[in-house]
Amino acid sequence: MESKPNIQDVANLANVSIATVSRVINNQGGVRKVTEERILKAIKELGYIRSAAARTMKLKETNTIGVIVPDIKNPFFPLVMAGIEQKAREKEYFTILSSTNESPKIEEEIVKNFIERGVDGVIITTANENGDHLKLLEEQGIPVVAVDRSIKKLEVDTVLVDNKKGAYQAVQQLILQGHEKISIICGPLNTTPGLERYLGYQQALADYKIDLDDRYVIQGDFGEQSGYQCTEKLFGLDEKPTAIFSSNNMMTIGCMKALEDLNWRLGSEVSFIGFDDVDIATFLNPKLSVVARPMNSIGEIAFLLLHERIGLKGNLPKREYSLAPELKIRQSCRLVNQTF
Amino acid sequence: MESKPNIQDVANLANVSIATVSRVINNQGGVRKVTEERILKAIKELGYIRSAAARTMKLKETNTIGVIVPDIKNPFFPLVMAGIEQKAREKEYFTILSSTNESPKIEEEIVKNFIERGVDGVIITTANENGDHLKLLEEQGIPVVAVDRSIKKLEVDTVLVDNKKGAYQAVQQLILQGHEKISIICGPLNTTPGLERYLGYQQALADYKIDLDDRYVIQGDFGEQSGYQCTEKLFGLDEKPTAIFSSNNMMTIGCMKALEDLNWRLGSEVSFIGFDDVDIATFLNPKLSVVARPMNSIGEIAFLLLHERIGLKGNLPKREYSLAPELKIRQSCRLVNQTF
DNA sequence: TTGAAAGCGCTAACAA
DNA sequence: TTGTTAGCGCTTTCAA
Repeated sequence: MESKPNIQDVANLANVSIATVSRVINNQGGVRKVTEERILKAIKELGYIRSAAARTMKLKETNTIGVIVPDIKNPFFPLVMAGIEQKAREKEYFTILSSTNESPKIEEEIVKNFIERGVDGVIITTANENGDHLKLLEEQGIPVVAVDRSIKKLEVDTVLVDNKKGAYQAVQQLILQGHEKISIICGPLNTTPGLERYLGYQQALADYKIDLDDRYVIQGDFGEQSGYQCTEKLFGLDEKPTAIFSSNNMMTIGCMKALEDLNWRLGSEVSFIGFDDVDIATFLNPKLSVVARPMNSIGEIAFLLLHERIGLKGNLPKREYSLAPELKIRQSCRLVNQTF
Repeated sequence: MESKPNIQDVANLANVSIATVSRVINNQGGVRKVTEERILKAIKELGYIRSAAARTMKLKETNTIGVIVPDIKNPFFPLVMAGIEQKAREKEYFTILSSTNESPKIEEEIVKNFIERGVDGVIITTANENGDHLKLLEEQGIPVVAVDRSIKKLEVDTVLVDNKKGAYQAVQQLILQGHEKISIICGPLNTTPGLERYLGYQQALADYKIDLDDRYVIQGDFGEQSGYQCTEKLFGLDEKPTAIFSSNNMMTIGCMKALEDLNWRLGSEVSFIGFDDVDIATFLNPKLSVVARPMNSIGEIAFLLLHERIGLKGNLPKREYSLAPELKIRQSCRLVNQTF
């Protein structure tokens, strides 16, 4: 085939008008059986595939949703993505994914590009919760669902896990085992998960009348490297913590690497709970206790919320969906009196 | 803003013709400074964003490439994807990603959808190496680059790792340590990586005059579950293997879980090397030896090859790029006489 | 430096 | 049951 055939080519070959071809392509009925077959044959013969661009121009809808994540290499997001895709496919929606690398600038480009492409909706874990750069979406009337991180300046549906509760439970568990010198490796406090997990930590300490010690609150950036470095810092403290709570999966991995390199013995010398389950959790010795999140459900719910909005075009109130995390106690947290 | 503004709205507001607006949007010059500013102001005021659909219709290019992977949950692919995206962004290309779940049927739908959308090229790890369903792409003159798995019925550029060599080195290592009862957990033999890794295994045994024992050749499907089950089967053998080579990352994880559940002691009772590095590798005790692949480079090269083709439209000969894997020897393979 | 107008491939309203 | 035709929003040629 030389250049791509269009609907006119099909019509010519089948000896009908383009309107009739269109009817067949879109299964609208009202076409005589024989005619339809002739058209189908022509389509096959030419290898005709309709142009989404032309179609979009008429219909103003693409049946496509855009997904924006900050770091495709963080396994959390592919898992959420899988949930989104699954539901999307059921509703005959198509999904396109882009990763911002945590850069608000790239995120803005992607948003603009998604709008150009006419996505019907966007699911986003933003690199900048402030949300100014997302105003564009609002202006265009494109529904947005925020996942994992909320968006300040935008009234959008949000799917979160109860971060505070998850962190609270983890720290509570450590406290109940007798720990008092409990450190938190924080995520960025200008992100929802970073802040809320810190708040959970704080709350747990307060509820059990343990003074918050600034030396034990240490600032990471959700990256593996920073988990490593934070752990090193904690190890360098005169009075080392007896327990560590890590605010996300990547930092947990970095933390584990550091523990090993520092020969700081997990479980016996330092108890540990991390936010988010990780592959390595059950392979470590002792096995890692974690706060687990239902990634697949998060994705599914995000799509469902978005889909409702796309259907309506009207004004649903802003909805917030909060899923319960699950504390999985394995072996990496020990009674403190077993520590020495 | 009520409904999306178009180029005409901008032209009206700025009191010029749409042609002039178009010139400004596309930085074509030849517009008086003041006029340009007026137009820019109008664009900002209206929040105008040009329609990709309309643009594509005229230009027949989208500056978009499609990426198709079989399983977005396998960390290998996000890593490759990161390499692709990085290079793509440099060349101002945009990337859309879809996952087939290893279903050729879904893959076909995605391909069709990508064509409808007018992607300028496709990078694919196909769920069906036969490739009949990809003929469409060829017919439409859309360049394709195959990654990790080649495509039989299509003349396309391919980026592979030297699977056979990687497997060979792994098995050789085991042999040199004195192992003779070496098992392979195969991937599907109708896939390039599945087959080639098996061939490497076979070759190594042959070169070292070790008879291939069918009981030790066991068939998995690249999934975690199957890694688990295969390991169970091996454990059930009267004469257990003293070493296992696993053909991919997910099966390696399943295998490790099984080893633990079976209390089959890694390193001491059974040596192990896996294809593909995994997060858990360095956390296991002993640490896992693996054949590692340069995922990021694979992605980068795939995009570069594709980009060349998109530029040319002409007939480059089919190219095959084979990257060298790296055998990372850690601790999970031991001299066989240390085994007992 | 600017504008008028054709046409990209499609859908759908209207006509036959 | 089928065909004619008007746009959708844009780029680009040609003319002014």
